[in-house]
Amino acid sequence: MAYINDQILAALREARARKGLSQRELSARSGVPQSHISKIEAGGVDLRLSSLIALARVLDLELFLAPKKSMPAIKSITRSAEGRDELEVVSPAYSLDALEHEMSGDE
Amino acid sequence: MAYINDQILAALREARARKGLSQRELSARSGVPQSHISKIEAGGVDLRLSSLIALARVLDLELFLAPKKSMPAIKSITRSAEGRDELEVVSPAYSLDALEHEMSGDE
DNA sequence: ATTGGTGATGTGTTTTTCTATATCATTATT
DNA sequence: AATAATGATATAGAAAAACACATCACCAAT
Repeated sequence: MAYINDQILAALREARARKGLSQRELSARSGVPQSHISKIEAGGVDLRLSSLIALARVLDLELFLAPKKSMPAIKSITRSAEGRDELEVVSPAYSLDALEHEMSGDE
Repeated sequence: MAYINDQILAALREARARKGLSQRELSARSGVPQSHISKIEAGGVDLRLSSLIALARVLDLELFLAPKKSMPAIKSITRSAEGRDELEVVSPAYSLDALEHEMSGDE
């Protein structure tokens, strides 16, 4: 069936993983129940736009509608914008002292 | 209110206008009732993804979820892909001779 | 004046998302 | 072993979308 696009589903899962949020945390911040998030990420749920947008907002994602022909260019953009958030620290030969991995993203 | 993104709504209306389809024709091709399309385009309807995707497919649009920070670049792409970009060429009074940029962005 | 097309609107019914809540199986940590 | 956190799953009820269908006002042509 796959109501929901693969790209959307992947972006949703990946963004949550990147932010290090559990489904329960995402639920608390978005207002969408954890049980529902689980079903959504599992696919096969024809969700409403309000639900998708609520999740996207927390995950710093944005939903948009683009011409099919411009999709390749768009995908290349998102590809380059995806990983390099917390870039692969190239293991410096010396230590920057105050570098801690405090991922505090609470609200 | 405003369940649905302005961008999505605008893209939906504009794509239909560009293709010269009436709501009834779009209805026939997408399976979404004309009355529903009317309500959707009027905004204030929290539609399901299946409905949106059904319409998008007919209109040669694709739904996409992207990181917020890459939206500016994406919007510039879609703008140039929608065909209204070639009007405002400012026609410089002089030419920087050795500036050769191959701006091939067409398809 | 009438026909034909447009989008908007209304009503009643069906469908299903969404919610709340609770539970289960894993896995990891103390 | 016990605890805690994870994602998956189940149930029942409430809310809303989606549907079919009819109709409306408007505007254009014949």
